[in-house]
This record gives sequence, C-alpha cells and structure tokens, in this order.
Amino acid sequence: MQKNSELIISLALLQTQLLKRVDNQLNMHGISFSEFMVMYHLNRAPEKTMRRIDLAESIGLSASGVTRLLNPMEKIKLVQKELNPRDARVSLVKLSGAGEQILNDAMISFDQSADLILKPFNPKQTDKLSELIKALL
Amino acid sequence: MQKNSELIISLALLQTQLLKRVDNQLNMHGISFSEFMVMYHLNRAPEKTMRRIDLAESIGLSASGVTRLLNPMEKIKLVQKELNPRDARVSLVKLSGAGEQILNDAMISFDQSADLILKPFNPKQTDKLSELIKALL
DNA sequence: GAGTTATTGTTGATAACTCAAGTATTAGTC
DNA sequence: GACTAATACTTGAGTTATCAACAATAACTC
Repeated sequence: MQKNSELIISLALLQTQLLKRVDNQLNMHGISFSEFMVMYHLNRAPEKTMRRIDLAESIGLSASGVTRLLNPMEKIKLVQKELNPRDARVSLVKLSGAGEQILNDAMISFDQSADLILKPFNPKQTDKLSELIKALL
Repeated sequence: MQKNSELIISLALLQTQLLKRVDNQLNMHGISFSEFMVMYHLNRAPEKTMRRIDLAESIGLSASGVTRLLNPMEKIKLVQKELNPRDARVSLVKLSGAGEQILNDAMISFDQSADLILKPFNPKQTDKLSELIKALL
C-alpha cells in the first residue's frame, strides 16, 4: 500500500528506461521509436494509409510533431504522401513497400526487446499488466 | 493473450498521455515534471542533498540533462549548489527552503492528478499494478 | 609517487518535440 | 449562396533532451 503518486513516478521512470532499451534496438535498423510507431500503425490501417491527424492521435504526438517526423521519412521513401479526393485539407500517409520491409525487420528486434523486458513475468502476470494498462488508456 | 510488443506499445502510449496530464497540473505551479522529479528526490535524500549524477540516475536523465535542468533552478533558488569537501569532482545539489515549499504545494496537485488517473482502479488493482511495475524496474 | 584509468560534471552541436499563429479547405447556418 | 465556424496541416520560435568531446579530480597499479 503506497501513494498513487509514487506509482505514477515509478511508471515514469520505468517508461524512460524501457524506451531507451527499445530505441537502441530500433536504431540498429536506422529508425527511431517514433518512426517505428508510425510504420506500425500504418501497417495495421486499411490500405496501410492514414490521415496525419489520426496518426498523431495513435502515437501520442501533436500534429506538428507528425509533420516534422514524416518529412524525412518521405524523403527516404519509407512512406509516401497521398491526396484525399474527398477532402483537400487532409494529406494521407501510406506505408511504402520499402517501409513495410524495414518495419518487418525492425519488428523482429522489437519483439525480442519486448520479450526480454517481460522475461521476469510469467504469462499470467503479463496478461494482468496488459489488462491494467488497457484499463487506463 | 497478445504479443509482448503490443504491451510495450500500449505502455508507451499510456505514459505519454499520463505525462501530459501530470505536467499540465505541475505547470500551474511553475514547474515541469522533470523539475518536480528533482525536488521530489532531493526532498527524500538525507540533508535534502544529492550528487548530480545520482539525481540523473534517479530521474532517468543523462548527466548533461541534469546540468541543464538545474541551471535555471539554481538561478531562481529552488536548489543550491554545494561542494563536497571529500571529492572536488562532485557538485552537490540541495533543495532550498523555497524549493521545499513549492514542492509541497506541487505535491498536492500531483497527488490529486495521480488519484484521478488511478480512479478507475480499486485498491487491489492499484497494488497489483504497483507490484508489476516494481518488478520491471 | 608517476602514470594510467575511471569518475564527475560541463559545453557545443544537434535532434525531437511543443505551442501559437497562419493557410487552405470544408461544413454548418441563415 | 454568403458568413461564420471548425478541421487539417504547416511553419517559426522556443524548450528540453541527447551524445561526443572535454576538463578536472580521484583512484588504482607498479
């Protein structure tokens, strides 16, 4: 039994540590965690395409953060810009074939990292943690 | 039952969201979450004093990150620099009286935020989450 | 005790975000 | 259908972190 604030502080510390581990793994594939998140969400989306603002929402970034994140990704052809014929305001982003390939490679490392991080847990504990996180989102 | 990687991704998203909520609360006291973390850890330390490198470790920041974070905090007298007579390399940081006061005020807001965040949980769930986080740190 | 190695901390350059303001377009109202 | 409001996105300026390289000091080794 402890204060809720201590839990939040522990969680913050845990997250910064996990992020560093995961990010290091992804860097070996030439991408950052944010870039991985973009490709991960695009890959699950219909047509592997999303609006920038929905992408921002999915990965917890601001709209301008997404703009700045995608610029270099477009340049190196990980994603490509598409127009929405119905609404000229929106600019769609699509995962390219090259992007998909890199995502698949990176996903292997990411999975390994995730497994390593959760190694102290048995499946029941992992499920429990997963359930608790979901309840807060 | 889902992949560990999905859990890590959920956790990352959760953390960015929580951080924004908590940070907004703290901003009303004129401090960032990082600054709060500094004062929080200093407050618990003997003599309310720590070495910069231990502070970095405690809050998950790099050494240079701590230097840059503390500079403005020293200027507005939230903390003060002290020398270590035994080791001229280290520069100790001490929480000032003013810093302690601001921490106490901010702590109230922080506690409220934390309670609000964990409102969906009953005490048993909170304890379980706390236990799982601790196991990973 | 001289020479090497490790530790602590700062600085310059850079990266990755944020917010506020602006542009373009669409939707809603009368 | 003209006016207003809302949405999607980009840009400029500022913030907060990083890493690599450095300086100062301490600790280790012979």
